[in-house]
Amino acid sequence: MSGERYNPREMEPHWQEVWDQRQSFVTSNDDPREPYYVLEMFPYPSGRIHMGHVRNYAMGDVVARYHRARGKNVLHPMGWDAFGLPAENAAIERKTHPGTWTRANIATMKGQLKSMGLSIDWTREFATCEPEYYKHQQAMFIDMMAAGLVTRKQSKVNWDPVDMTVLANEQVIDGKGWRSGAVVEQRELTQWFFKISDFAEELLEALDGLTEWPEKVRTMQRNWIGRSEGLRLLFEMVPNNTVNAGSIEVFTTRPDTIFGASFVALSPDHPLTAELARSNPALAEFVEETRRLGTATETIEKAEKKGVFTGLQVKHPVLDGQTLPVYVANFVLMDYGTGAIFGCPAHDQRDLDFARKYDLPVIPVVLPPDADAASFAIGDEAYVDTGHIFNSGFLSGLSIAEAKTAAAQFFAERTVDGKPQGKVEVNYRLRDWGVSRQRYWGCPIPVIHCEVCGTLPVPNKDLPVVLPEDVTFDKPGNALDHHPTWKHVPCPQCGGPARRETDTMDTFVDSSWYYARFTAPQAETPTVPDIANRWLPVDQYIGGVEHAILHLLYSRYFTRAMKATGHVGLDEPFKGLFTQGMVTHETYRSAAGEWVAPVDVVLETSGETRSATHLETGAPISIGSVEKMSKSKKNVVDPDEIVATYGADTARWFMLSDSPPERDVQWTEAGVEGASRFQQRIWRLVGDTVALRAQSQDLPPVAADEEATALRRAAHRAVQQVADDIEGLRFNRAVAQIYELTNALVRSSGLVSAAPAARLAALEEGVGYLVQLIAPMMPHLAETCWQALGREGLVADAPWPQVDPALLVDNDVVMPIQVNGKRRGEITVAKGTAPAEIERMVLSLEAIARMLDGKTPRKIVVVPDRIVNVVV
RNA sequence: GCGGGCGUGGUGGAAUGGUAGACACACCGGACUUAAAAUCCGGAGGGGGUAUCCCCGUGCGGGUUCGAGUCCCGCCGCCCGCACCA
Repeated sequence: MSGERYNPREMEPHWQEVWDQRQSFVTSNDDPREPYYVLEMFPYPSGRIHMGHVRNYAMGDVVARYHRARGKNVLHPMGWDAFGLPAENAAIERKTHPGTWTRANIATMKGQLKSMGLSIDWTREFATCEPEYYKHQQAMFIDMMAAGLVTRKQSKVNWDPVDMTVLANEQVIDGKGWRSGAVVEQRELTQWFFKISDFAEELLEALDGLTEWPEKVRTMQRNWIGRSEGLRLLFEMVPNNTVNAGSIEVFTTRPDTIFGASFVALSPDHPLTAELARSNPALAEFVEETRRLGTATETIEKAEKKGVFTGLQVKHPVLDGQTLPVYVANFVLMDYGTGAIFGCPAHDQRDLDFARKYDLPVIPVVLPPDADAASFAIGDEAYVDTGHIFNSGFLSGLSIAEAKTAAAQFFAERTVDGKPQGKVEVNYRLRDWGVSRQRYWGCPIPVIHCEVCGTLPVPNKDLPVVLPEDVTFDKPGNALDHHPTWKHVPCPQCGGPARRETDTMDTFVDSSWYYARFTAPQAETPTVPDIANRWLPVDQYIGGVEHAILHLLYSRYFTRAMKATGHVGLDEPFKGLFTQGMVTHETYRSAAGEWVAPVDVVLETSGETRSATHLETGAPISIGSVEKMSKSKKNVVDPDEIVATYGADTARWFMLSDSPPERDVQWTEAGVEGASRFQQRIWRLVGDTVALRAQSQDLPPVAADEEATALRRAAHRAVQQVADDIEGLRFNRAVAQIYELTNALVRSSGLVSAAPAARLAALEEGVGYLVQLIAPMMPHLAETCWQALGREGLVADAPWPQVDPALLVDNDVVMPIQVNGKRRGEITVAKGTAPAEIERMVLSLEAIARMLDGKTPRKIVVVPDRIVNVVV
């Protein structure tokens, strides 16, 4: 057998079947061993898996298989994030049902995932589009309504008048709908919201406890929540005939600069603006104009600071007798704070731009540390750094922080309209989570609207609210709304005619609790709290960084909502988070500039130049930049083809090699071939080992020699280091360790005949370990080798090798010797040799003596067992 | 603009403040072979001496240290996220 090549095409399906039959990866909730939950972000069933999935699931599988070997009860499930717009679009294009398309995709992709040999408990599989899943989501929605976590309110949305649907911001391109191309309108719609903003402070504070999350993701969430501490401040209106409001409330984080105020500005969407616009055509026109520009983000960036004077004045809050003009300005957002600001041009760039345009005063009130109060002036740039307050009455001389406190206190004690003039307030950028979608293919919101009784939850006995199957997609808009009968139901309270809610939930709701459902996927309740609490939080969650904010923030919120409604007993769903990099590939173009897929390209290397030609036509192809694999650039490699050609193990190994997992990895044909060669190399090593054992049977036993001990050291050290690297998710380093061990074993397999018994034993031990080390990464090859070595059972069931601590420490250490920090030689000494002894040895070295050139060293630094530095 | 990250051979990348370049890919040489593939052995940061030696070298400039790819300060470049947030 040693001459035969390893054939993954034959062995991989074989072992997959063995694992299946033995139910090797089915996890029991009653297992008394320590639980470990590893989860990869579940896929959207778009049609076929891509290399990004392969990378994601290869990593997760290494973690799962490793912890299983470590004796833990590992939960490693898989499911489908199956609701969403692509299914509806496919339904329209193919004149089929979204469910038909989705379920067919799931079947295909499940087959693909199975061919990867993942250690998944498929008995826990579910798809979010099935009533068995979403009925629990509806039940929780109702629980959340009862707990006051859900609200229904008017909100401005992007409305596509052609497709008759709400669009997410990212679906609006240049102010037009991404599908229809129609100019998007801003509409006020009544929508359902989860009150995530009530949890803003908690979600922010708890980030500090997520120590096993990437700092980057925590920072992104922090920014997204966007906490800012400031003051709500009332500006008393100078009496006028236009409006009857007594005051304007602004929000500011810089009350310390109040003496520098030179205007007040309202948002175009401010209620007072609307009131004024009724009798002011110029203002009405301005509001209309800003609205038109409102949707296109690129224009906002460059938009000039513009405004219209309202004719109103407010009293200056600290300078008696002075007034400030009130403008409506395009840069003031209604969504944030109170929708009104006071402008301090000297210390805010936007305010300064505005003030210069409309000739408003610029009054510096913060003096930079090294500036002179008499001559300090503001040019084109606002001064936003630290300094001391000046020109500011009772605030003068204070630091910015002190002045903020003093101003807050001052305004808290004064009243306007019988209310305190100032009130300290914390503001968040985080908005409530609007979950209403005017789409068919989502979880129906379980609510009934009755003219008499109002908005009522669907009674529990009537759940689930199932999507009707007989729908058509020939009209734009929400197919649920078009359905002739579905929405007409009797009111659950009065029995009179009522109407079902036809909005469905954002698909992010589906993915906000699936990890909890996996712990008891067949339960009659959304979760079984005892079981969920035992498994959760997920020990290691792995997925793309593109979900750093939305999915992960929503899940953190939803876990809290589930806690509030008694479905789980914890706040944070994911203890460890890892965000893996993307899979990239070179791009290729024909002379005509068309993208060409890698399968159609033949690459050639001659010396240092690489060239490419078309596989069929032989026409020259230009090699372009390395980019994320994408259909539009055709630089994709199909996992199925790789599995068919090289096997799943090769694909998995390559995905784990070389690149650190959090960085992008470049898929190359050469890299895959290297991985495939390594697979054969291990197989040969196993074959050689077995053959050597057979040849050596009658040789007399010999004591262990240095060679054998050295090999054992290498093997035990590799076991230790691979374990450390897997636990730290440094898969590329684990791979390098495995290469090193393999090299050592291959080298010594050639030396075995010299001292058969001891060396053969060391070799067999090392090869056995090697097989166990590769098992999490190349599980099929590992099983085949395990069997060839004649080991018991499956390597998937074998416990992780026990390392002998004595073999991890060397008796001798090689100490480099530096002279003035430059390496000039080395000595080998017994571990723990006294520094004085080392100094003596170092000085007697010829190379060192030559460097010293007769001089006496000023100092000799000896770092025990590490390094020596001679300072001259 | 704000926030985060990164910068090391031909390439991907290693390196608790302690021998820079582990490991791999690509490349070059040799062995085996009629030949090729596969495999095995060896070489390789740059420059010079070519022996077993010396100089330079982790984006650039400073600093701390016996010793800096690593820590600090200031630049340059690239990537990602957010962005009129008062």
